[in-house]
Amino acid sequence: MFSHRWRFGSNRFTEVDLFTDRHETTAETLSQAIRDTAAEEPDADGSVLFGSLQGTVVGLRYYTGVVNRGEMVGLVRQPQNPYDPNAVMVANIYGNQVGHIKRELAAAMASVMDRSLAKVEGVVHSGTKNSFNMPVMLSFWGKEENKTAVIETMARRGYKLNMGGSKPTGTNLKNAFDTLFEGLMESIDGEKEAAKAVGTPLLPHQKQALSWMCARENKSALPPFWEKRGELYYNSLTCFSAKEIPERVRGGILADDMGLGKTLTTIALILTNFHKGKPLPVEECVSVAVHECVCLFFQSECSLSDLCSILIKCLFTCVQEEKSSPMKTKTKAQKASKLQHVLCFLPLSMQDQFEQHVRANVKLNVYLYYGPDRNRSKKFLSSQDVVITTYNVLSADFGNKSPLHGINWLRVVLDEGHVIRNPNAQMSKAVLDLKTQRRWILSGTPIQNSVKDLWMLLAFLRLKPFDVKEWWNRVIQRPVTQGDRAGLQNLQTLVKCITLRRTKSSEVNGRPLVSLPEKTVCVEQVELSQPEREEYELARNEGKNTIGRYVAEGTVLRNYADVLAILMRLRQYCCHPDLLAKTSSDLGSAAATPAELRERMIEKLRLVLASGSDEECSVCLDSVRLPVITRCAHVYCRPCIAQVISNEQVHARCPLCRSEIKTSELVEFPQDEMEEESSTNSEKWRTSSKVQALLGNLLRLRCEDSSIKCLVVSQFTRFLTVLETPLREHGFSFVRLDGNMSQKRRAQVIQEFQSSAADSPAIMLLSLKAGGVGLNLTAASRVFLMDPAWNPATEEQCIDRCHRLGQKKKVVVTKFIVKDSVEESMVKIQRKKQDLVEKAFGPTNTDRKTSRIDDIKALMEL
DNA sequence: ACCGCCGGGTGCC
DNA sequence: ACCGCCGGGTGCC
Repeated sequence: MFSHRWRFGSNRFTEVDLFTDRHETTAETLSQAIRDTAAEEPDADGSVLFGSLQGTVVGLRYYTGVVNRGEMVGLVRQPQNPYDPNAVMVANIYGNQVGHIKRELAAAMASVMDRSLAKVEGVVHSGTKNSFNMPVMLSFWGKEENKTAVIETMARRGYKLNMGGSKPTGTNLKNAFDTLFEGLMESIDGEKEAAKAVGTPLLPHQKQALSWMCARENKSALPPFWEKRGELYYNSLTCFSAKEIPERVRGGILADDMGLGKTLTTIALILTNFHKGKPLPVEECVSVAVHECVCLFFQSECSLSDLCSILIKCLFTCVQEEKSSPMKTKTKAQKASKLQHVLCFLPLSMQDQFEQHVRANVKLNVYLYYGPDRNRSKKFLSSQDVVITTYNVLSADFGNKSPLHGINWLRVVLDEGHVIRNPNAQMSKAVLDLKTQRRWILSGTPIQNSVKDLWMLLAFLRLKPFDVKEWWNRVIQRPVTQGDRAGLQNLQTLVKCITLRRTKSSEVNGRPLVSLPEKTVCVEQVELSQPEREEYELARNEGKNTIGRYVAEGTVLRNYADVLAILMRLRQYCCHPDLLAKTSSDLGSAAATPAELRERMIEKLRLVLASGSDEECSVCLDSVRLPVITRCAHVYCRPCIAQVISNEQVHARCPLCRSEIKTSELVEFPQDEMEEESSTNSEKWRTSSKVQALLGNLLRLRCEDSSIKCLVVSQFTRFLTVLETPLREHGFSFVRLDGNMSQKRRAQVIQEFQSSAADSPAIMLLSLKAGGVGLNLTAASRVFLMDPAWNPATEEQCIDRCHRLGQKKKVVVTKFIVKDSVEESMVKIQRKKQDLVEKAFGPTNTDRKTSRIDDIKALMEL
């Protein structure tokens, strides 16, 4: 543990101690010792109070640490103390030693502490005028099962634990906690113009954020809970006071919503606020490039989800395994290769952002510290203005002569900082160990689940005293988890002081934060041609009969896959007859065993999903994510159904049909492997009414304003393929973005499309669900939704990819709906759902099945 | 520490 | 006196 730091055993220490600045040395060593101890303690969450007793602190006159009335103190075991192996040291918040626990009591406490039966905390209630000894109230905390052992151990040595006024408040503050990050808009202290070197003009809210960030770096306001009392600085939470001004946090958390321009604002900060509030001297950057002028900018490997970051973390292991032994499964190899692209792509995108936002004539040294050939020279890295790296590279270097850890940075920025919330992770340790004057965390979602996650952020910011886990636990985490209102209040105050968070719907002085250009959505009805109509009616009647039978039999949900397949067929007819080539291959339904039937059902469902159709999960009522197919042929999000199974244990049943379900029988459907385009049906291409409707629009648009770019969106990737032919024929330049493209190719396509070059593509064929929320396609201002989705939110999200921050033009959305068809019925259902969402009346569990059946009946006009 | 404890000085009334 | 008592030295663990 920390034993190696204690040299009481050797006389040398005592001798040296007399001549060196004892205050400095011990304080530093002690805080480190406390930090080390705390790091090994389990979390405070499950601890219960065993009782308290009055003890004595002795030897006050030998130490510099002072305590106030009511101040919290820490108790640290000192097994290497030469005078008593049971010694228990008493220290204040800053880690300055106050004294020792009296010998006999220390022996009893040591026996409890060394066996980790309890954690002991102290509060000094007496005044400050104690010169030799003072009383201390000791409370013992630990796991319920250790309670008796602790009480007995103490009793055996003559110490009785008293139960004070126990106060199990138990109030549910979950909701209050959820709103912790709401309304954190500072009373904005004005706007700040960015330095000239910033090429992209800042929006008003970005100037406000810049102003706030500069103030946080330059102003010397006291950190939260500190106040000046006479000559001293006093912490009202811990009652600690110090002569020196507490070290202020130069930095904070910028937690703006995604898309509000956190990166741009941070780049502006880097260029605008160098030393003494002056801009970074970029023109002569080579000569000023000494240690301090460097910024370290982190880019997380994956800003989309934690899952992804975990997967990426595994990447290195995967790659190493590949060398020694052949990959066990295909999926593993696929994962590894895909993730490698992610790794290459995202740090590059950060570099791009610098290039994009910094004026071209400004010479800014930005170095990408990444890849096997990275320059590890400290001298070189120190000479850069900005160094970009990833958490993985940093943690790989950590403890291995890491050059990044040997440099005193001016500023360290953690992008997507919520990724490093587990303080035990190597990545987090590597981050905490960086030396820097200013610290920033950028995050779209500062708290994912719990208070616990916040500690890492405060520790990184070095917000005293909460950067030491014990004080965080005692003052914030335990009170909050135990439902103490004051604790939550304190947490809110704390967060508020260091965080700026705005959402897209935030308002400043009654005006919206970001005003987007107007968006109009119109529906264009498409009439089927005579032959199309005949084909459609044929399929519809057939389907209507089948489904009508299921409805009559009450077996709709049991034949769900069949129903979905029929519906999808009709939807495909509405788009283009060639879409259903595969699904129409009706596997003869005569004489089949139940097992075969089930196989067919699952196959049908697989085809529905493979087409790209936006299906709904009946558990979360949202578009299905990470779809899995049950044995009874129903589709759910994997996490949703996993939740159901874990809730109901062995008796888990399908939420739709109540068949038994088991995790082992779920069929994965990886969305990325959407569809293998087997036959390139280019023999004889034919058109459809919907294709004609789109072409009409595109041609007209090209005449009116050829600079306008379009998104052409469909759920059916095959439809996108069909559309390629006429687009090519009419000489449109287009790109395609769908789910089964590599990350690298994706990035390429997006960049090509977003480019403003004259020869850049005018059209993007986009699969409805391609890309995450972050996908930015603002180059387009015209959207054609070729087919309706079950979930209106999915369509909204898609539209938001171009109707978002950075969009300069008015956005026009056209939805093509085939008249008198299943599509019209879908729109009606969409509207009904939208109403429910707006009224915040989501259907309840029991309603779901019936509403689903009602939907299906409506769709088939039954 | 206005204490306790230690150990040396001292020793009837 | 192998005691009591006095008063100075001293003091965390």
